[in-house]
Amino acid sequence: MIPQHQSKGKPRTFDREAVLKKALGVFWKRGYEPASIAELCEAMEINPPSVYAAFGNKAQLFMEAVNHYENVYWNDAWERLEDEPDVRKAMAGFFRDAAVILTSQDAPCGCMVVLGAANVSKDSQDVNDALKALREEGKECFLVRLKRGVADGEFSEGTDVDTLASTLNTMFHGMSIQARDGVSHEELERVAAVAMTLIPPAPVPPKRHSA
Amino acid sequence: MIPQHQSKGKPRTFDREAVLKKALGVFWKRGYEPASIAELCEAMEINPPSVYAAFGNKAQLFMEAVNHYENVYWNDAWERLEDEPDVRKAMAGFFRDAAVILTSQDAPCGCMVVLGAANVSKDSQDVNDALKALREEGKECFLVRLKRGVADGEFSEGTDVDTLASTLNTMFHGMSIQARDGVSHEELERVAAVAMTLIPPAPVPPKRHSA
DNA sequence: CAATAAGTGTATCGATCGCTACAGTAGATT
DNA sequence: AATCTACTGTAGCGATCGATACACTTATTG
Repeated sequence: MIPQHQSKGKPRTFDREAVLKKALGVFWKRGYEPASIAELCEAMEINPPSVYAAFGNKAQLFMEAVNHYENVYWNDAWERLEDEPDVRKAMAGFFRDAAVILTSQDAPCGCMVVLGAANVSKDSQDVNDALKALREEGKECFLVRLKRGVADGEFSEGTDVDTLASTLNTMFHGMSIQARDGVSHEELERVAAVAMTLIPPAPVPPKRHSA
Repeated sequence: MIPQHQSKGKPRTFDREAVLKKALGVFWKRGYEPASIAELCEAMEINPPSVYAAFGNKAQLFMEAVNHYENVYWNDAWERLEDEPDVRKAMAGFFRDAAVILTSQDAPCGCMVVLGAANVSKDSQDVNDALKALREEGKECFLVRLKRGVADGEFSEGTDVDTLASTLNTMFHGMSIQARDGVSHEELERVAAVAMTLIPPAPVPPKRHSA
């Protein structure tokens, strides 16, 4: 992807992706602004000039960390949401995945996209705007999946999938805060399971044993 | 409540509660750490020494602002949750109230208890801990109300009200983030209405016209 | 081999952070 | 009126913020 050809100067002495992961850990736990360059550098085990040479500035480092975070932790979950043909199973699977991911760290962190830049000063608004765009992408994924469910006849005609997507998205965001407040994986899974009752039943029960 | 007796020195030249409200506005919009003393002072129209004389330090000012926020914006909603005898109507009412409160400001802010100290550095952890305690109080209120519903026979015996309280609390927290992301009051009310489907139906339909 | 170019560590930049010393002001007490 | 005491504005404290200047090192290139 990136041209490997060794250019002239001294090559860097650290693994770019490895230190990015270290930075991700700090950003995830602290959030964008409270994560100081000093703390990041200590975790990355490199000095400020190396950070700026490799990543540009703090905001760009953060956005790369977020991107890495999404790829590593969420891509599979979003894909499974698409691949599972039964919309209810798909959603239940996604929320079960979410319960796992959100409590996967040693320290309670929640979702980096949801909480990574919740409190920012005036001059870092654009960082939160970027995350907000990602949050809206998430909602859009829910909506697209639900609309497919409608097309597949899994919902009755008049179902308000827009509001349902918004509600599931709201639930998902709330789970981030629960995770950050230290709610256990087990409880978060129970919450996720209850959240599935938000999804209305199928229009016509397709083959039951009785009734 | 506070001893009115004018002590000896020069009396303060500002209204303590008025400037606290101004500070609340800044804290609500920005969060704890991004709200600088400079910005707070500008909004409060007083100078740093006056702030520290009247409120102690930034953390104490914040906690007073949070306390004021709860009293002004949420006390009534929590009281209505208790006063309404029908548990389902009570919850629906609370979430409708929440949708109003969360979108009541000019700028999208969300709930100050939920998002006011989401990102804090190492030495301000105690501020977030204090808010976390308030968040847990909220969940406890949900739980107590639901348990009363069980005692009142509004839920069937085996209903897992703990998980239900947790789920409603999660929904409530998620609504904060939606509000902060600029979701309209109308949409938030629709979300709140859908959220009510989380609550299982009454065990036996108590007097219907048919069926 | 020189010449060039890029990464690295040290040491620090100006700006801002929360907070306060200090002198001056103004109301209460005597 | 004299004194005491608390509030106010200015000005600046030490600490930390994100970001860099600079000298040094280490690789490629000619």
